[in-house]
Amino acid sequence: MTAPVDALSTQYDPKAAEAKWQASWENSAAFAADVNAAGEPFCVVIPPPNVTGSLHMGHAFEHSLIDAFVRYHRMTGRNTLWLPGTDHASIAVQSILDKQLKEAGTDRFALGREAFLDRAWTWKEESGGTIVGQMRRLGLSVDWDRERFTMDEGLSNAVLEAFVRLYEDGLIYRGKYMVNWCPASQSAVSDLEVDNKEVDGSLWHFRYPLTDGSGEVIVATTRPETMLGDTAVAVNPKDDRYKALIGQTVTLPLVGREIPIIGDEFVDPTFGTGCVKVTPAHDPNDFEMGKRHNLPQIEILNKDGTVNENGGEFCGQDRFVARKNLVAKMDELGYLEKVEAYRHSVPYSERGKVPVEPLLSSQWFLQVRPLAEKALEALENNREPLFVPDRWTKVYRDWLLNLRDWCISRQLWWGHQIPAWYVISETNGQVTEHTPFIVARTEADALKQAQARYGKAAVLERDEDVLDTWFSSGLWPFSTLGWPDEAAPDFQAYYPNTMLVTGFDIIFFWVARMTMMAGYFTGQMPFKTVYVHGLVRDENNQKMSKSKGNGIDPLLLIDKYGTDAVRYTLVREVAGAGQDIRLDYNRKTDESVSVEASRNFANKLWNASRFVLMNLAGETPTSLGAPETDRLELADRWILSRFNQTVRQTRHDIDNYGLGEAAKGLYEFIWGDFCDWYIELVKPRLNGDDPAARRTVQQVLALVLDGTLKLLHPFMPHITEEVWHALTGAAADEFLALQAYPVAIDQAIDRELEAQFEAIINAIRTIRNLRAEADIKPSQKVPIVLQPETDRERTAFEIGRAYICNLAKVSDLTIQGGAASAAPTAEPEPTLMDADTAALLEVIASEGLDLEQWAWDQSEKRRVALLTLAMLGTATFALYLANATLGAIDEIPLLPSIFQLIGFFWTVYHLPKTLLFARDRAVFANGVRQAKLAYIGEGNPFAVRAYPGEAAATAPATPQPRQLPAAQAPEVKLPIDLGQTEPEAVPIERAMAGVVGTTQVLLPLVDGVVDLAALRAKLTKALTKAEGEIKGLSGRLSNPGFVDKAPPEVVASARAALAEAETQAQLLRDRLAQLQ
RNA sequence: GGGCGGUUAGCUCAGCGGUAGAGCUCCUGCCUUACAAGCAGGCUGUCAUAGGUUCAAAUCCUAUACCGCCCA
Repeated sequence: MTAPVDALSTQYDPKAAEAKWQASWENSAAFAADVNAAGEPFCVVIPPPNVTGSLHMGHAFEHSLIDAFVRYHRMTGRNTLWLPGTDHASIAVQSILDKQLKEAGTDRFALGREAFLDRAWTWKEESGGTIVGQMRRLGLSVDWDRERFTMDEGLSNAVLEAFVRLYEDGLIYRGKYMVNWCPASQSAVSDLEVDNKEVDGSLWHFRYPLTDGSGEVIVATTRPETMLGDTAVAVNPKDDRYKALIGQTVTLPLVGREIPIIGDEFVDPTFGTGCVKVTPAHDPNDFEMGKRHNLPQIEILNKDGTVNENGGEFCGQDRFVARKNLVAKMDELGYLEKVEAYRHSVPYSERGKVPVEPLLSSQWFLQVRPLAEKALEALENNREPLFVPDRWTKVYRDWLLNLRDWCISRQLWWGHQIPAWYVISETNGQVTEHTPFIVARTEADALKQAQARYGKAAVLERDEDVLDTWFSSGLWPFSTLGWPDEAAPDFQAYYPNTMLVTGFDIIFFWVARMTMMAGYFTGQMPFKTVYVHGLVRDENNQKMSKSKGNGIDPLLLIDKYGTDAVRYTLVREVAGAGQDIRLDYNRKTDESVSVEASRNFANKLWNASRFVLMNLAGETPTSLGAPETDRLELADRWILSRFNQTVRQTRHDIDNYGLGEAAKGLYEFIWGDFCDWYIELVKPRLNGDDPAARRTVQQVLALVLDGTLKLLHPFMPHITEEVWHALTGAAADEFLALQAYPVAIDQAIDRELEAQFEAIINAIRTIRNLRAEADIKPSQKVPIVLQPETDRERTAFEIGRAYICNLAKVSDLTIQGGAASAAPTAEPEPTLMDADTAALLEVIASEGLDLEQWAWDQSEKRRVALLTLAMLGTATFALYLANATLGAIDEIPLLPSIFQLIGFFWTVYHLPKTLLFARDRAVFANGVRQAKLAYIGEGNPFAVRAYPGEAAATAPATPQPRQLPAAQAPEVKLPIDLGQTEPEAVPIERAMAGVVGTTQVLLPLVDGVVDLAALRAKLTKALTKAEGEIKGLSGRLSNPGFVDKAPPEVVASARAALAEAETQAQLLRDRLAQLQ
């Protein structure tokens, strides 16, 4: 249980709440998956972070996305497993350790394999610990009991099994091929671990003399030192310049070797001279060409990048030193034709950060074609996996189509050692290229096989190399679930995974390898959907990277703003999937404006919740129960409609992978609808003395807050859990995280009602705007006149009368006009009477109403309020009287409900006393008039109408014909007219005017004068806008093409918009005319 | 060279056939007992350019420019 409500701080403190719930979730094993649980399985495995230090913002982003999906699906009733873990990252970890050793003045060879691996495991424990600690700080709803590491026993077993099976199926082979050799890490790397960088280099042109002395050819190269290994010169056979030379030989300068001139289609005649040197042992293309032409492969480099004994005088020199020396020598001997500046791309080792050296090496390869075929089949036939967004499908497919065999061995120690044993007894105790080997699951097994084949004296030595890290990562979606034991409960229940969430940069590395491995070993794709997210970029739109040092530590932001704020920021930034997001950040202060905004949002929720809790008087959503439908008033029905709408939209968004959209929608609902409007609107009922009304509000507040917390939980898990416990009083081992996600109640969604409410909100905004422009203090109440043109608007304002008065600080609201055809018998709904009105009626009933007395009363509030009521009542009476006189009862307009009530009451009370005789009427009118003057000055806001010809209206019961279609309302006249023969002039400078929809909003001013110029400018601007709309709309509507071809509803809405714009424009023009 | 994404308010980005929105910033006024991490109000746009399709284009098509990524 949480602290008493009034003890809650006005600011949300994320630290305590986060630590509490993180511990609580974990200690209760709240997210432990149960294979026997009900519900359709929903399984996600974490893309295992490398144990190379700590998590960065990209991880925080990815994990926030996954956790949102996972929490959502768990709450919708799926049997959910989110499996956490880490990856051993061979090259990365080993290079960290190598660096440490180098700093300590030693190296791994001095240390020995075993001791080195001990260090590696120690490192893994530390780094892995840091990482899972960070995952906990993020509040991930993972199943910690199932945490995995790529080198733990089960997974290592899976790797072993996979390797042996692939080998036995003939897909793994050992061979001497061109590999990307990284001299820095002294290991082969895969094609994917090579970055091609554009560099400014040179193009050297060398003369190679023809052996027969008849001339020379000029070859161009970017890597002159490799000429030491040249075994041919190639030209394009279609190249007329050179085709006659094919078959001749040249003598290689410096080396003296006689090498052939060959013709090969591969040669680009436009490159350099169109004549290229061929070095099969040191260039991938030349390697292929060499195979085509049976050229010898002459290696000239050692594994460390120095020139070997085939390099003659350059032997022992580093490749770049040798390059310089060789060029100088060639120049000296006259073989250097020229040197051009040349920009070209050079392959760099992603890890070693040095140029990769293509060289021949004995490595283990996996023939991927058959695996890729299975993956392609699944894609073509079943659309599996389904990429979100779809465009990545093409990238994935193209890659699968253009695969080359995968070099899976690495000359490293940290990783899964290849399960191959050389029978060194067959090659004099040495491992050579010809040493036979045995692939087996165990050394004992290997020995048995070796002895069977090579005799009892067979001596084995295990291959030193380890497997590429991605080999084990490729098995991750099923090795973590118990594979190769396919009967394992986890495998049975949770395989294939439901979705994979990862970055696009890893589609080739990882996604494709998982699909290939899974297709081969499990016969199905490892996951149904791949959700591909973008990168987190820094404040300068730069990709965050270690080498640039521009990473942002998520924990720094979490410490400052809270986990929920960070998570919400990251998720909210996502629009659709796959788009990069940019994280605002100030490196000097470690502050982020956008995370701060999310923190503020959390705080808003916190305070709104505090408000609700304070007003529930200790009750809970359960104890309060659901509100009775017939007790709900407009605001209640509106918020329930909006809430259910939000439920529907949020579910729809998440179901369609629109996390950002869902997050934004909730922000708008919570801050806008719930806080800004609903809470403000229910305050009078909460503070009033109608217990039934209060209870209804309490019920709605509790209901909506409870549901909202559930909706938001996947995005802000901690604060919602914290508030939910305070709200419901749930036991410490019950969790919001395990509650059912709200389901939209369609019947509660009422578009019509929302539109009505929208009109009220707009009226309130317009009034507030007028107030602000008139520079009226926020605390001061003002009278307002609304003159709606349509029945629809009028009805909305009637219903929302109390809301308008309350939120726009209106002392008395006059609603004039609207359609006369509305039912005159409409009763005001009791629930719509606001507190002020009720109180006033009570005053009137208990004290009696002496208008003259009240008019001179100095009590400001009462005087104003009651005077106005009285005036309105008089107006009403006048209407009744006039109508009665004319016998036009049927034409009595639907009067504002309050007019009716007060008017009727007042009429009955005062008719005999005051108005029966003309003399009395005159006295009364004069009194009212003076009171009015005292209050609002000379202006007569209630008579200010914007319609032409209206000023001439003298008889209240004979309304002037209107120019505008909707106008049929009889004029509501002031009592003043009863005693006067001339209508009063309208001093326009005493009222502010605005337009909302087709309603004119008038704010009469008590003191001060309207800034006419400003008002004119405002009205002119609005008019310009309205006229622009009219022009556009009427243009469209007068176009027969539009009317004929556009959908009828579009035409209808254009017509409606035109009518509204024309009404607005007319109102504004009249108003402006009066200002001239 | 091939492919993909982007170009909308000062900033970050939505919108993707029916005539432009949000958050942040900025300006003004408010300490109104849920919240100053707040409330109310306000300002801001040749929707990169040029053509085309359409009754109608920020939205679809074709080019171009610029930014960024991937592959070779």
